[in-house]
Amino acid sequence: MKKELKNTVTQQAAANENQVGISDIHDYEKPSLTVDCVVFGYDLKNLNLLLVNRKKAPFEGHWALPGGFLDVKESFRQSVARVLETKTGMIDLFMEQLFTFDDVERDTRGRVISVAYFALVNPKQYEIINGKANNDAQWFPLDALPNLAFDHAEIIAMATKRLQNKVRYQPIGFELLDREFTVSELQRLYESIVGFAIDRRNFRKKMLALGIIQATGEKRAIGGHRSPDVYVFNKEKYDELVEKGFEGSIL
Amino acid sequence: MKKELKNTVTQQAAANENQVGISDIHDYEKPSLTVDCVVFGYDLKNLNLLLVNRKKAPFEGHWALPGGFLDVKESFRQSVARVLETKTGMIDLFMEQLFTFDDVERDTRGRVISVAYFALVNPKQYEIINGKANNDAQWFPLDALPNLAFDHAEIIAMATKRLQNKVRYQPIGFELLDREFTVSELQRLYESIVGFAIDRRNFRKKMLALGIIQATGEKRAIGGHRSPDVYVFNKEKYDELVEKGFEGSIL
DNA sequence: AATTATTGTGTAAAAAATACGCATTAAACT
DNA sequence: AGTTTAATGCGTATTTTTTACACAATAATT
Repeated sequence: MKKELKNTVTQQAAANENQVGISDIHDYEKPSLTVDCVVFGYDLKNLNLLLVNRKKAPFEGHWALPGGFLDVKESFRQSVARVLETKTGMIDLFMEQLFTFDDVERDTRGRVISVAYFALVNPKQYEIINGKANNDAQWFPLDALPNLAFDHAEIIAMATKRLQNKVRYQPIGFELLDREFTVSELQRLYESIVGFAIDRRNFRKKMLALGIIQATGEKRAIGGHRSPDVYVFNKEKYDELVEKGFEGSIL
Repeated sequence: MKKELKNTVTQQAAANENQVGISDIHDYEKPSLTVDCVVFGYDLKNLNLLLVNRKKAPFEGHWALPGGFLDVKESFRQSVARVLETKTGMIDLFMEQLFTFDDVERDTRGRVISVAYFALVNPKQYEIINGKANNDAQWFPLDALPNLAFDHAEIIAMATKRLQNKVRYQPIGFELLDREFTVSELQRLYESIVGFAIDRRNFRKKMLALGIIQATGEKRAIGGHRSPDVYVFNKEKYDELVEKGFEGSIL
């Protein structure tokens, strides 16, 4: 009944990161555990996704979700945070567990199970990453993604759908926009998430009725037309509604 | 950098099932992966949960969710199905992935990560299980659970909340009721899930309007009052609505 | 001063959710 | 056999929410 295992954690970690062959991985390995994170960013025009370029096989040269091997001593959140900070410099992101992907064939190197998270980030706060020496992390518009490694397209599809559903019964935006924003900016964010047009006046009414946004009293001069009022999120009300989800829909 | 691992899969499986001590588990193990399943049953009166009695430490004698070690060659669904069939005799249950629990301290024996599923079942189809020789599987009313092993109370709490949310935007019942049922039976099921009273007449209207239930033309004689019409689910319509989730709420 | 583009506000119509009245029927009880 | 009891089937009124849309205000540009 007993079988000797000779591969080590570090070897398997390496296998996961794909620096060695799969010869060490045999039928009686334990599954390897990785984390992958779907990072959504919004640049006031499009929803974008943060991808990293793989330097090694398999899928060398392909783009993939930032992810990595789970250290046995860390939680998933810690693991995702570590990976994101290492590969992209981002810290303290809003993140949530998405799903655990377990298809037996999802990784050619052996049994690799991936716990996927998704995160929301204001890319403005991390412009640096595109200027990093090793340009291995890059933003892609959600509607123009490159070919992806492994089952990452599937993971992204699920994350996108989750975000679309989530936004309908829970306020979103805090993490994706600047501290100060206009109602139109918030609306455009919602529209790029759900993918259809929302009535301007009803959207404003709903947001104000919910109490999650608060006028600062200032106006923003963009020119060519009336200057819109500037708002900030009402953090307490926002969190309160996030907590219980709000009744009815936004759209 | 490399450390030898001498414990085997079967040893770790055993550790998971708690037949050996933790001396085999040291800092450099890979995390162990288990599946746990929250099985909801409905007996026309209460929502019940299927629990199994632990025969070994830790938590010997405590009740726990049916679960077990993930075999490296099987998917989660296969693993859960295998565990349920082995421990309770149940097969072909409706099931859905719930969440993956990764608290570093959730198992005293080492790092054990559990992928939790929840399932819905009509207990009538499996009455045998309570008569099995080893009476280690048993139904408990959801509102009168015993002390639970590990973080299983937390898992159950999340599964219950998930079911309550799910039922509000997706039809439920197919898996929990007999093929033939009355509107009141369906309503009582919904009420035991969400935990509050629903207006009888509005509930009926909603269900009929959705088209998910269909009158058979027969009536059921229960006595003491008018005999209710008997219905069956309209499988196509039901699946169609499950697919896209239905707009608006049931309650 | 007229034009253009976008903003802020208000109101009306449509749809959905909620509340509730009442006649019907199968058994139990005088 | 008539009366009572308890749950059922059907219908309608009220409230709330969602959706549609009109119009004046404002900051540049022509």
